[in-house]
Amino acid sequence: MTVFAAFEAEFKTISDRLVEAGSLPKGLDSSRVVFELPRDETHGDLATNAAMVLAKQAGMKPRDLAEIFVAALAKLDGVTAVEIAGPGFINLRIAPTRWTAEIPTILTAGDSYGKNNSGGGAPVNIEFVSANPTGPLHAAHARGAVIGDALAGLMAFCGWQVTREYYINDAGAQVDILARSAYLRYCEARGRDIGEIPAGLYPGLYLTDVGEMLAAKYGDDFLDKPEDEWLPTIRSAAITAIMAGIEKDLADLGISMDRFSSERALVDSGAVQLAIERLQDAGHLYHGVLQPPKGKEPEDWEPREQLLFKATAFGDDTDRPLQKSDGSWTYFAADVAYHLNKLERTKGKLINIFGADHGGYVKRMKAATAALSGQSDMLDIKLCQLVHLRDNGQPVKMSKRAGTFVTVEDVIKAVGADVIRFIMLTRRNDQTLEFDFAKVTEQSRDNPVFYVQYAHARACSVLRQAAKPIKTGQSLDLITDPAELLLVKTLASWPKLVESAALAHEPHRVAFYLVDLAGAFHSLWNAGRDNPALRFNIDGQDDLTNARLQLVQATSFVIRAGLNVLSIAAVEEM
RNA sequence: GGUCCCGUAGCUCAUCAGGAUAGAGCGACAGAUUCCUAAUCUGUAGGUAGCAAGUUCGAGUCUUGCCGGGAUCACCA
Repeated sequence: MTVFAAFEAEFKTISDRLVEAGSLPKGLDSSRVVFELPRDETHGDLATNAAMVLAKQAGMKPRDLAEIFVAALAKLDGVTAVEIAGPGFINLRIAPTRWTAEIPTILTAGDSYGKNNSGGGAPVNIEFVSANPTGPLHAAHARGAVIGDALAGLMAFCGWQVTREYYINDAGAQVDILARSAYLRYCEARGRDIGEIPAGLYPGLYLTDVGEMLAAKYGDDFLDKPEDEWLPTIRSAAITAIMAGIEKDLADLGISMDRFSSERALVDSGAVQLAIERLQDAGHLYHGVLQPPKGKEPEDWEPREQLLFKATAFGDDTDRPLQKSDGSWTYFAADVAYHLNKLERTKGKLINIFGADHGGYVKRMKAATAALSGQSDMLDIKLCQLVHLRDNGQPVKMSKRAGTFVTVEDVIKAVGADVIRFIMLTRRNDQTLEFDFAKVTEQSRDNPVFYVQYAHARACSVLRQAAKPIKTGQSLDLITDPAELLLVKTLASWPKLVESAALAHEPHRVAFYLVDLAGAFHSLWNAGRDNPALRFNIDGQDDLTNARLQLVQATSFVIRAGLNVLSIAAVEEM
């Protein structure tokens, strides 16, 4: 149990006793009471919002209520001072030993420190990337890929049973275009002159490999044959080839999907029909004519009667068509079926990581999921804003048509997977991200990946320098310097941080925490430069050295724990 | 025009389900290297959190309206 959790438990005992004594009303909800590090160190070691959170329930003013708590808190083990501040905060100062008590816990847990079961083993399905199978992953896909995978790692660390899933859009018109494009390359590979790739087809050179593969496999079988004879076969083979490439790109990013779901397989299985019936039976469907979009009416707008889903009943802005005017299903209908399929398979919550261009899709998918599950909170969608690629401040020009878009493979070659992963997590997902090749390859304070990895390597180096092996379980009473204690406090914050990051579905918090932790360690390391008495290894002072090395060891464990959650290497030497 | 996201120091961004005097890095300025990795650290300067109301003990955070930037907008996928 961390110091924070220990104080929260001790506080609960105090408030229960006060309730028994009649000083406080019964039935107090103290779930929002927290003990945390105050932002400002001068406020002490720990601060609690208890008086402010409970004031309304107790029918008292925060400061008056605080007075009641102060006397009891002052008697707790290791508490050296208690004061009321500001609107009703209670600030505590505690003996260093209460902090250093955390170190043995960390040393025992190793890089599992902070691992918890707040997810309670509940299943969760995280769908991410899901790029169309028409070409290799490009740089913009990397952000969603990393956020999804890091979130999965984070939630697994917090006791969720996570499935990483990729939805293959292999049923629409775009894979037919892929098939025609691949067919051309196949003809080329069989010695035909194909000239310019016609507009509307994919010109990318990556398809020449696919064409050669097809040529090797089918010889001249499909040459000069009508489209309906070759299209399904070519399409399927091309998709398989492209997906193999995507899987490799993901693997190079350190990502391994648990499941790939095929839209075509879903549609062929009749799942769409079933999902529609489900909505129909629940009374969420009707035939009707949609109004044109407000403000901007498409020029070729014409009213059509369609099968519509009553999305407005679930918070969407307009109802959504499930069937085209020719009777075939819309993409949205397949997506509804897919989400029903995920709900049934997962028997738990769903999370989708979408790109910014799918922002308009959020409400309708949440509406559909709510209608299918009968619960409004089964689906969370994280939108990733755009990534601006730059090189030394200059925008990197990308054109899909010219085939000059930057692939994930290119970026991995240029900067490495660890850098991509970490940088993609140094922004909140809903904030646009500047990815500057020049900056992220720099080995300096400006590059957070390097900064954190260096802290870990430095800690390992200190441990290597030790004259004697660390004896764990030995006294830590000599850890008393404020800079040392600041590091211990930061370490002790990890379990709570990781838990709240998982709860909020925000893996970037882990990245920022690691930068903070690395800073606390670098700072302490340098304190030993100005003041040799603060170094970790001190000749002839075995007890002091041993205590400090335990702290260093604990630091390396927590950095490693954080990097592991994000699937980034914790290097021991640089 | 509708919807969604964003607007915080010169720049890039944090702010942990509303908390104290809004924090980091870069850049600027002033310093630290016979010493566990100076690839680092210490200090100074820098703010009306786009603007205006509202909600309450308390708002960068929640609500509304404006302003600015981005994404997206019926049978495409």
